[in-house]
Amino acid sequence: MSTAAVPEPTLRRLPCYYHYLVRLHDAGQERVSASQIGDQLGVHHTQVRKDLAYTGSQGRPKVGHRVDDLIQSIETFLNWNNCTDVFLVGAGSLGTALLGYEGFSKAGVRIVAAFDRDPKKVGHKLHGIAVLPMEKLEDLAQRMHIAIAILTVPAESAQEAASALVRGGVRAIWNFAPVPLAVPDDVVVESITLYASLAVLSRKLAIQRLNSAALAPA
Amino acid sequence: MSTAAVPEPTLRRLPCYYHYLVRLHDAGQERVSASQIGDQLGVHHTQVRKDLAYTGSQGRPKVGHRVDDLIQSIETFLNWNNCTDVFLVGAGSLGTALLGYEGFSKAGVRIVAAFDRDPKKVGHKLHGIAVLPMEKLEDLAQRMHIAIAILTVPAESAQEAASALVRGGVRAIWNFAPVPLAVPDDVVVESITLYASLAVLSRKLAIQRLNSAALAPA
DNA sequence: TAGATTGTTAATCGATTAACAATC
DNA sequence: TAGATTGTTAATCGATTAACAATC
Repeated sequence: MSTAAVPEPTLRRLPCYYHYLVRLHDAGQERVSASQIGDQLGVHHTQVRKDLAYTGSQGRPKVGHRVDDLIQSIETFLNWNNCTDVFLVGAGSLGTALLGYEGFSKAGVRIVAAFDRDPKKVGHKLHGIAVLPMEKLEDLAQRMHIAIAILTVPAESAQEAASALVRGGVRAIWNFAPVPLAVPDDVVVESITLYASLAVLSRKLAIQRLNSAALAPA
Repeated sequence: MSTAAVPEPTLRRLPCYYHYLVRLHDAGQERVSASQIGDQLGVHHTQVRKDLAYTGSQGRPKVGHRVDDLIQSIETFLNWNNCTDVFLVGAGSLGTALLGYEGFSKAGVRIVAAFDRDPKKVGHKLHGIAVLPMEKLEDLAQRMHIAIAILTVPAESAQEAASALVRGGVRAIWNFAPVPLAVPDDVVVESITLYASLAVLSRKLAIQRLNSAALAPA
């Protein structure tokens, strides 16, 4: 994998291209142009070309790209070929939902154990994955050399759980709790911010309404 | 609510400020400076000031902002005071998890009904919310003037469900399915892109590792 | 060939950061 | 008062879009 700096927006678009391409592939389409991808996903065609260039895939003038080549390039670029073992912390309803996601294994991530502090949950299996007590988290993370964890505990417990993960040697936390985590500089945190997304949605709707009201007055 | 264009990054940061401020408030702190907020959340202090200026809140030189004023301003700005009735479509594990989220009601959204095409789920209540058959979606959305829907169906069913929502008059879709939705121009879609977030996480980790390997060679 | 498509270089746009005057 | 903090205007930075030469 290259060290080169990739713009984060590019990184966020690549999985979208990927899923679109897989659907094209399943539909039997063999070739695709940057314009076709862009039109479908609402991205400028030049932008699509730049994004795809990062993956190293090359197209042919007049012909476009081979769909399966592109799929392969994006997979390799995102390192989705190599599956990493990860822990999931917080086996509540959201955590359980994520445990059931088949798709993650195609995106380079395999959940190998879940942890919860509720004794009622411990010992059971959810979607085939054992739920272990929080007390075992730190030691097990170390022994299994776990680098990535998914954090789906309530906001109040998030910092405590994150600290335990860091002590266990975890280097990257995918954070679903709506709180910023205090971790050392060399630990990576990527948060799913539902409230941010909801704020964007409701503002887009408000603007849409103002526009349509302006266009079609009484 | 003002029509003024607000940068989307600002809109995404405001909920983070809000949650941080609520925690300060609960901890009994009365005043806060832009620098304090910025330090805690990793945002430049000038950025924080600009963001807060959009909400109309004013601080006082040397003193800073009153925490409860700021909370109030952000709430009003994001329209989190007025609760909107929304539908949730897809009562699978993710949908069920979201049904249980207490926090949405504080963010201006109340889920009033869930829909699923699985007859086994229909008729039951989840977290106190009735699960209704998909056949009733369109008519009920129209009669209840539902403007927003949360989409938590599998990828294969997402477009079909989205189309039903549009026919029912829904104007905004919060999409948790990993597919782009084809909807009319005047319908707003905001997607939660888990795979994009995961791609960012794993790349950040890879870069972090390269950096620390470069700093501490064998 | 002619024209569609690629990939790259330049221009634009918008967000972030820096600089600074105002003020409590 | 002196100094911390605000809010605004200017500079920088980075991503997106436009322009265009290369090529199959």
